[in-house]
Amino acid sequence: MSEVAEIAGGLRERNKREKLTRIRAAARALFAKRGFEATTAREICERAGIGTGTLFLYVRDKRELLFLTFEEDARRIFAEGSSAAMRERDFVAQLMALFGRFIAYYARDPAHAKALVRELFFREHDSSLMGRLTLEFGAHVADLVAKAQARGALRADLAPMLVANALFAHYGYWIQGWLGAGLVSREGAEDGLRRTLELQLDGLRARPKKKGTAR
Amino acid sequence: MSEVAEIAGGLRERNKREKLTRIRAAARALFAKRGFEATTAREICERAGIGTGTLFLYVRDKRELLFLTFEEDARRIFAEGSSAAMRERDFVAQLMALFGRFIAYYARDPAHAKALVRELFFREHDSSLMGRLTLEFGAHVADLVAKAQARGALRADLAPMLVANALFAHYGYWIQGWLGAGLVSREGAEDGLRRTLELQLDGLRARPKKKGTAR
DNA sequence: AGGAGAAAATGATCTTGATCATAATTGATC
DNA sequence: GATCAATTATGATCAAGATCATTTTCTCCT
Repeated sequence: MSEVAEIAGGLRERNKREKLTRIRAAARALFAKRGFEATTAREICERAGIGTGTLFLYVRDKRELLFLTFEEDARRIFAEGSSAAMRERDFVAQLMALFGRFIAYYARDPAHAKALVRELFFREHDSSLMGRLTLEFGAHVADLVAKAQARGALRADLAPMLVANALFAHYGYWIQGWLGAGLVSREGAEDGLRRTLELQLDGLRARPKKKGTAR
Repeated sequence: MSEVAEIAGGLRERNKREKLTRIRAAARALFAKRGFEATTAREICERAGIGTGTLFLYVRDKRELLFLTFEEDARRIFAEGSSAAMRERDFVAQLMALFGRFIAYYARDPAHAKALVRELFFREHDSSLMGRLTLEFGAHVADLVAKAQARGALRADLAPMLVANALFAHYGYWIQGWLGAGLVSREGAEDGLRRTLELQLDGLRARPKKKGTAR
């Protein structure tokens, strides 16, 4: 009896898991229908079939629900983006394949994406959830960099993570310009990102005019 | 009589201006003492000597108080940074002189700066206040770029604003890594920024060591 | 099985940002 | 100066996120 309970995790554990699943499903559905700010915690509780106080035993605050619903999507997009990137040859095309998947995802509901990205960029308590995801994401981009270096497409004298930082900066900038400040459209963000990535590859410094510096 | 009133803007106008000044002063003092989130709108109203409902006749919401208090600081920092930049010769040093002033300002109260920067990056209703400031700031950086191009320090074949975008991206990234996600210290942010700016100048693309065939 | 103790759930309650009907103030007009 | 419309101020009130004392559920031990 106790063994089964341990294997199954115990009734208590099982109930908790089920509740969390219900909460996630309720939050996802309501966020999709009404958006993040417009859905109240009470609505989520009602839909999930729990008391209003119970919700905050599972998430520290309402914003953590964003991560909860985003996590599975993020993994999927990330996986799709990664394999799409592997199918590209050009380095910038690889990056755009990866970043572009997230952009496409955000474009499906920009208002919700705005809330999401704001919390991602300015998260309060390091929800280990997103922390881990961010690290994985960073490691993967660093890996793309390392591979590009290995095949001679990029300078090999730089730490991949340093380069990944520079690349992320451009991604974050255009995402924020699109979703955050509303300065550019989705297409504007994609074009801007692509152009600044190219610029990052080519560099800004004036070089002595010699033969052969390809453009 | 009416002329004096017109010159002074009328009693009504004068009262409004004074109230706004009192609100700004109250908000500034309380934010400095307790931080943004910990100070309540009611406290600000009490200190400013106005009713609780009156506050929201002057600002759309509490977050707009951040802009209200930041505006004057921002102009000062911006002016100081600009003149400091002009005293530098190296382009990256110029940028660091400008960006570094803001970093130093944020470092005086990182928790408050975090709230501020979040609202700056993800502002809701384009408070024309900050919109204008952002444009001025961007224009100035673009001007630094144009001057650097003119003296041959930068490639001259690029639109200054495109280049300024790329530079801002790095600034925003490290600010956000420091204040937003808490991944690096202030020093880490400054070092990271300087290094990625250098990287932005040099470029990432592998170049033939000799005049040889460039791909 | 039964009961003690721990863990989890609940909804009343608190806090605080924002709203709104009502009241006070201002300025034009006679 | 009195009247009246328009503007501005006010605090009661609302809405919603979060908390907390109380109740319910589960687990383990005899």
